[in-house]
Amino acid sequence: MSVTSLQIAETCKVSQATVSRILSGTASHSARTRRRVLAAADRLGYRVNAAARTTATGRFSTLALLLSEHSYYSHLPNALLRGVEAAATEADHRLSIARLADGEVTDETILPRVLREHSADGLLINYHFHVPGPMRDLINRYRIPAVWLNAKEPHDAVYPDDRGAGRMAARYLLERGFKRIAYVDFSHGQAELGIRHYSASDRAAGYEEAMRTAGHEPWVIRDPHRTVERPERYPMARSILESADRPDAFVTYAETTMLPLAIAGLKLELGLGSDKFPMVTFADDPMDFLGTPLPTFLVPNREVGESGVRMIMNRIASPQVPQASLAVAFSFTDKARKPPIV
Amino acid sequence: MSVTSLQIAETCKVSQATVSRILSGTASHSARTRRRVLAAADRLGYRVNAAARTTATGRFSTLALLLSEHSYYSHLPNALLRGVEAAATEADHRLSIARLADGEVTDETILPRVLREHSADGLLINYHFHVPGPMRDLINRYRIPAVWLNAKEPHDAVYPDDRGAGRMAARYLLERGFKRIAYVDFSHGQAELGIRHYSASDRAAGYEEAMRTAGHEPWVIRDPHRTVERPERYPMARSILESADRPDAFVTYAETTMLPLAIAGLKLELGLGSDKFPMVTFADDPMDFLGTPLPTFLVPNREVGESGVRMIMNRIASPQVPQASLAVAFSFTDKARKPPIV
DNA sequence: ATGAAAGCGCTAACAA
DNA sequence: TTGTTAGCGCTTTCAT
Repeated sequence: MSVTSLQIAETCKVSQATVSRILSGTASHSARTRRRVLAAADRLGYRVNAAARTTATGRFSTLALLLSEHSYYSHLPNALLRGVEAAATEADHRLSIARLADGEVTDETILPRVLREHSADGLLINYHFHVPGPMRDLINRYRIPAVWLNAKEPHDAVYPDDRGAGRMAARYLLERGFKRIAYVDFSHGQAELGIRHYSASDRAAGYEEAMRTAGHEPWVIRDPHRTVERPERYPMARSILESADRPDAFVTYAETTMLPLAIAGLKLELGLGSDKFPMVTFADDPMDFLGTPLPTFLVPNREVGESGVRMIMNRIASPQVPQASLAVAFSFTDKARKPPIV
Repeated sequence: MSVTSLQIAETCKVSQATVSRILSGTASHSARTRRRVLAAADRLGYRVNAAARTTATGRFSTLALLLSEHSYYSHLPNALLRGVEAAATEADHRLSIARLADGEVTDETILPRVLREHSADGLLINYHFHVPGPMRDLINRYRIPAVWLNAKEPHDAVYPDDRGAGRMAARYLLERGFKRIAYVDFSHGQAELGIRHYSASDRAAGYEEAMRTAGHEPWVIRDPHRTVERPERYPMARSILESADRPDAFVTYAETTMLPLAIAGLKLELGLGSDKFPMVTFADDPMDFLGTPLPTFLVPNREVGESGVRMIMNRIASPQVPQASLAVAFSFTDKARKPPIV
């Protein structure tokens, strides 16, 4: 068994309450007892028992982050985790993580402990779409304060402003004098837009909006039906670049669309990043193609995590008051700062 | 306040202990009371208070995963997190996460709660190297059961068998009849090997071992001093491929070395993946270059996570018994199964 | 400034 | 099968 406050009390011949007060800094005490208690605690290697403290105070001081089993439904970029961690630490809360298989939600017996038991003050739900109905029910039923990350829920949600980012991307190229700017997305077919992550439609919508505002016709390149499979992307990119009336500039949905285009451009000696072949994209990290930085609109993952924590803390403080949803602006970089190379 | 077992007891006019026993399945009870208690619990939305249970039992049923502030020291691939999560769930434990700034460790006041307080039964430490001394001290001082992930500690550690992987990679090419096989690493200079992740030296060592065993001279290509910066990699790759006596085949340290080589090969029309340009690498995920699968030796991240959890559970069960360290073999794929495309 | 005592919600031993 | 009771380690009044 580990060291308890009672043991310290006995060692110092003071009451257990005194030890508790001194160690939590709740009340003032004589310098002498303070010193002795602190010394004993240190000597014995005391750490407060978090569970006992929780039973006594009613506060878990814990936030739970809920993820989907399918990474497709629950992307967890490092920066998001970082943001959540940092803000949780800032708020002096622990962070607990649980992955929820979508099938599981119906069968209570295999729910993760964080949901089955009462062990956190609030929930951060990182389910982008296809949120299982039963999970919603649970949250309502148990009245667990919850905030949605990366999902466009009507309230209590924090998500990247993909529409704004689409506008920014188009404007960036427009301001540089380009007019025949294409938006390319190999990842989503036209027919899939409704059933995929909102960024698929929002980035395009923002781009179209900015184009129209500037008096130009939007030019969206994507398959009418489905995802362009990986092996088809490079040939497709080449055919786009080799066509007689090819676009002057490109906005690409993501790295997975950008890369084939970039390599095709390399093959055709277009000069990546030059005025002959301007291309911007959206991504979790700054794009750097073989050392050539590419203008990137950065998904504000860290900020989403941080704001999400702040929002859930508000929700915990006043459980009755729904919080207004928050769209976080993308940031921009045209310099590559890749994570450390390994 | 949330629903307590006492409230259920009062509702059903049974003792609180009966409720506790029924809900935890500890003892047998009459079908009738069982039914009533279960119904009431369900109706009222009862969830056991994990903290109260912990104070009563002495078990936290929680594992903590410790990460370094510097991602360079504490890489957290998704699969590792998945493995830890899955095994923790399997063992019916919660997972709690904390990121520890390296400077922090000396200053107790800003330690994360998981370390400052007693709140987990065991620690999974994902510090690959440069483990802060003070953290070691803390762990010893508080006698916290701990297991190291991805670090070659003498005991209580689980890590990928990079040396074995190096051997496998070389053998794979040797068995296909290649002899002039080069090992290329742009990420680590010769002089840096001692101060970097062990995989930098181990993968190369395994390769060299296999080459020597087969009677061939190893051929390691890396800068004598330092990391080759990103913009220099592509030119360097070209010069390697264009040299008169270029290698017949390549083992590359990682994706970041492989990519410039692959693109250079593409430029030179070498035919990626063909017998004219065979290349294997080590990576967290199967390599797929524009739809062309590349033989990849996969870091067993998930297995490391799972085994780590199993090891810590053993350590918790018998805190006195150090566990033998475990090197986990890489798996191999020559088919690309990239994570879902987004 | 300190002690005594109650209580947080639960488990577990012991009776009945 | 069920109730009674005694903790678990801590915080928090309320006295002194």
